[in-house]
Amino acid sequence: MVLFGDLAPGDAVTIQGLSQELNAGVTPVREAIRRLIAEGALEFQGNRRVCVPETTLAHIDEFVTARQWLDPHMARLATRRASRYDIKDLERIDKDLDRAIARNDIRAYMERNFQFHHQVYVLADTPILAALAEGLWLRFGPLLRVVCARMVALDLPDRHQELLEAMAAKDEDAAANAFWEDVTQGMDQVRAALHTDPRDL
Amino acid sequence: MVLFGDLAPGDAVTIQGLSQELNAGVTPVREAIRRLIAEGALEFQGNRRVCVPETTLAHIDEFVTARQWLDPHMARLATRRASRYDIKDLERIDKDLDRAIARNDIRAYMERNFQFHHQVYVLADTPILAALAEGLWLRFGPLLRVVCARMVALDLPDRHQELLEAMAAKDEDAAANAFWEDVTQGMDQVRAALHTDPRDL
DNA sequence: CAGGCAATAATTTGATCATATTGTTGATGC
DNA sequence: GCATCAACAATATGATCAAATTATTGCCTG
Repeated sequence: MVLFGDLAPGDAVTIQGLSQELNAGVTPVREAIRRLIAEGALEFQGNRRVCVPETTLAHIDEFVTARQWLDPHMARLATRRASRYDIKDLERIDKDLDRAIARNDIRAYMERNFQFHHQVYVLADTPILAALAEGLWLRFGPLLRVVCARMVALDLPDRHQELLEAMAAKDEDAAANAFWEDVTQGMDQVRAALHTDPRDL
Repeated sequence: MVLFGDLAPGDAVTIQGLSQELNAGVTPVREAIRRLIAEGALEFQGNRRVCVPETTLAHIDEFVTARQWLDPHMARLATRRASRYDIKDLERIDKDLDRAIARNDIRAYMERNFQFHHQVYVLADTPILAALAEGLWLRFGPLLRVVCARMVALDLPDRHQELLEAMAAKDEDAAANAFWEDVTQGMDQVRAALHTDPRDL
């Protein structure tokens, strides 16, 4: 729910509320919330209240900076290790992603886009760096969802095709560059959207 | 206990064990363990058992790679923002650190060394990147403690002095470089120690 | 009609308990 | 003497409960 933005920034989160919304016991929900707070995906605000953090422009800068380093680095490693079948898998995910865009399905778009990057992290075989990167996705899921939901049409070009070609050619530099562009261009769109309509800081 | 290596890699962790060791209730301990698992500081091994993760050489590479990027980056930002008083604070911490080394107090050394880096992260004013970096410290506390404990004498030169001079001179490049050297040199020592005596993977 | 205060409702927190799962110990059979 | 299996002990898990804290509602006063 956090990762794909079913919860919006600022939304309050209660144990009992989630517990009955998900038909789950109260204990697992309680522990899940604690876990998400530890990862920065939820925020504890003194008064025992928990909510989805609001994202500031400064936070976005940190997010971009970190992923501009992490994603290309892991794309490089993934290129070194990916087999033909691994690349086929990525292509399949990318096809699904395009279909989600075509039918304007924001939720599916976010899932597939994450899945694509996640799979690259898996191929890189660097669990610690992957955990860092996925923690960042978690922190920015809610904001991304809001921004995407506000677009009239899901017009989101990515650099996945270039990455796949670079990986197939075992060109690490090109792969790293493609993923750097993917991150940079994606976040430029987010910033532009926030600039024209800065409803959420 | 994890951050400063009071728990060694491989150590098993039980709720009730910690609960009575710390004279704490069972509920807070349970939630703390879940939190630390989420941060990668503890590991859940299928069979309901929780333990301190063993660190492999591959993990060390990831740790070094990440901190070689994170620490210099934040040192640069900290240099941009640090006042004369901030630098004085850092100097005080560094003095304490040297005293800890002089009296061969490993635990105090680890605390002060972390505190020094932590303070730089605070000055950088990038909470998300700081959270990433401190998560890394947490993952590697247990290993560092073991390695330090095995040294006959705490012979750990650092580049803190160079960093402080660079910060005072507002030389961002020099500051970034000093912290890069600090990370690199420190981890080279760890790797060397593990190479001569690889008792723990 | 507005502002402050009291009472109520909602929520978190930590403890306790029943259950299930896992690891260990001891006994039995080969 | 060793392997196998059963009984037992230890532990985690999820539910439930009492206490404390916080938010909200409604009432009273100026």
